[in-house]
Amino acid sequence: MLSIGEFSKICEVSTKTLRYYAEIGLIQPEEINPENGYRYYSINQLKKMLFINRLKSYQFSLEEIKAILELEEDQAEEELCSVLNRKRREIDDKLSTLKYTLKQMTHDISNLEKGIPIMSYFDQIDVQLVEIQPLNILYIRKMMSKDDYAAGYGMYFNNLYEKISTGRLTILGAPMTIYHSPDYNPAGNDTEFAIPIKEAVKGTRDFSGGLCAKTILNGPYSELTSVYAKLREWVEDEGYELVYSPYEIYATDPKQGAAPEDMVTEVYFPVKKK
Amino acid sequence: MLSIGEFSKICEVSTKTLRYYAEIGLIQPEEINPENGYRYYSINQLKKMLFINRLKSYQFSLEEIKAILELEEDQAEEELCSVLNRKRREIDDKLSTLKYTLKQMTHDISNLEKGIPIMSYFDQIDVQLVEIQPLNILYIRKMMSKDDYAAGYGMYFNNLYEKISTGRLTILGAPMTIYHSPDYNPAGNDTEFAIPIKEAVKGTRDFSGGLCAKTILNGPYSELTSVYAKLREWVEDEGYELVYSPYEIYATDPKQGAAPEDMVTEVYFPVKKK
DNA sequence: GTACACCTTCTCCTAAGGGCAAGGTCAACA
DNA sequence: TGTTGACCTTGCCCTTAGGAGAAGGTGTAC
Repeated sequence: MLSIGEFSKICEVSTKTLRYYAEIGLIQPEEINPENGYRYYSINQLKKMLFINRLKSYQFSLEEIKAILELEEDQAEEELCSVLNRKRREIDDKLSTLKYTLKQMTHDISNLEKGIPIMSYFDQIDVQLVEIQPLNILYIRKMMSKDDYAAGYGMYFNNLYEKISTGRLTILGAPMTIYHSPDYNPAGNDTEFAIPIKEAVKGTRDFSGGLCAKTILNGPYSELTSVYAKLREWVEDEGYELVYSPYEIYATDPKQGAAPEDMVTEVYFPVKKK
Repeated sequence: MLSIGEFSKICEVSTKTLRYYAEIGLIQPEEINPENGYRYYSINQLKKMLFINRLKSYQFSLEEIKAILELEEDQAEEELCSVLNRKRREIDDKLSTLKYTLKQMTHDISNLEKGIPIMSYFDQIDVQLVEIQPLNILYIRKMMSKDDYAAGYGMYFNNLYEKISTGRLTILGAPMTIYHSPDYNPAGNDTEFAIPIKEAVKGTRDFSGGLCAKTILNGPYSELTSVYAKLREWVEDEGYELVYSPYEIYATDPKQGAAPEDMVTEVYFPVKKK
């Protein structure tokens, strides 16, 4: 039998941790002296503890680890396998985002070394005032939650392209989305997917156009937040106000799957002078 | 002026977060209505908030971000640059460990799919009882804290090799370390670095050898914990007891810098029958 | 006038322990 | 046998970056 201190040193785990694990029922000392409360671990518990350590290194939470330890013998292997595979995918995702973060940081650092402040990109977002001609658009209008967007774009635009091809319609411009919800709301936004076409058939409507503040974004969608912020700032500073729903036009064909840094997105705020 | 809800939607940050940031002094609303306590943010604070978001994505803590925001104008760029570089290195390290974790997981999963339990490696750690011949060793004995080991191994062994070369001494075996502290202690361990040599000159001593439980570890040092645990278990199960300090012999030359998975380390527990 | 969305402060909760205090216990040494 | 110092116990508060929800006040659109 090993005292908690001895056991902790062999496993390279603190005594605090061992007490905590006993408290949450992860691994109980094999024996507790009823007189003084001293915990004693058996040497056979080493293996379990090492297993826990390994699962921890795989970034399982203690709750998950507990569930794994409580698996019944007969189903343990399959279940463990699937749970490990899931976790591996999670870690893989973390790895990708970490790589992207690193890329962005490197970019910012190299800018800084040239004397370019990190946020200067924000001041350099260019806003122009343009007059948009009215259009006839084929549209689908949906409530979209934040998580739906990734899948939704592809699906609804494909839907529209199918209608165009079966109806032998004539495309007059790049695909666009119109955001009708006045404020961004992660739970659900009233969103319209549209493609300008020539024929005024069923499923189309007039899109009024008019005066717009416009910004062209070259790069990944993750920078859209900045663009929207900039447009709001510009509208305020220049004494305009938003009169209709903002919309985006995808100059690079979303179907072509361009690299994020090569994508071109135009963002429009329909405005009028206050 | 924007209400907290409007500002939060533009920045894609929750109102809770904004209140919290005001509380810790990260970003204060430009105006607070003294009658009802309503917070109002100006559109010009957007840029600051976006900067905070970016720093957060670089995994700076809010405290670090606060420090960055409070930098004086004239030194801001250099300091920011150095702080970013430091963080980049941190993230780089995380990336490496994550990659290693992924590798290990993949290994475990492929084993599991073959029906080999994850911890079976522990049962298969092979322990033999061997008789070691006495040696004459050239040694350096130091207190080593956990963090010293990485640098220490190289330094002290180099030190010994230098003595050997200047003294024209004859190497009789692979380098070894002897752990004199009875229990592993992260704060400091009494550690002896040694190389067996022929000549009994100053700086050498007898190493007694004798009966030992021995395990050969093929692979990275990170698995040493398991090996030590296994040896302890074996010693207990077989009715032996530890009589001197455990030691390791590095069969692969540490100077050659082999890949971790190709390294061979022998671990010895000097024992006698109870 | 009323309904409802929005705002305020307040308290409690998270995961995985770390730090410290007060007090009891064990083993080795004189 | 006594003592000292290392070791053990429980208990309480603290950490990050907010989230959840309550209770109550406010703004605005119809």
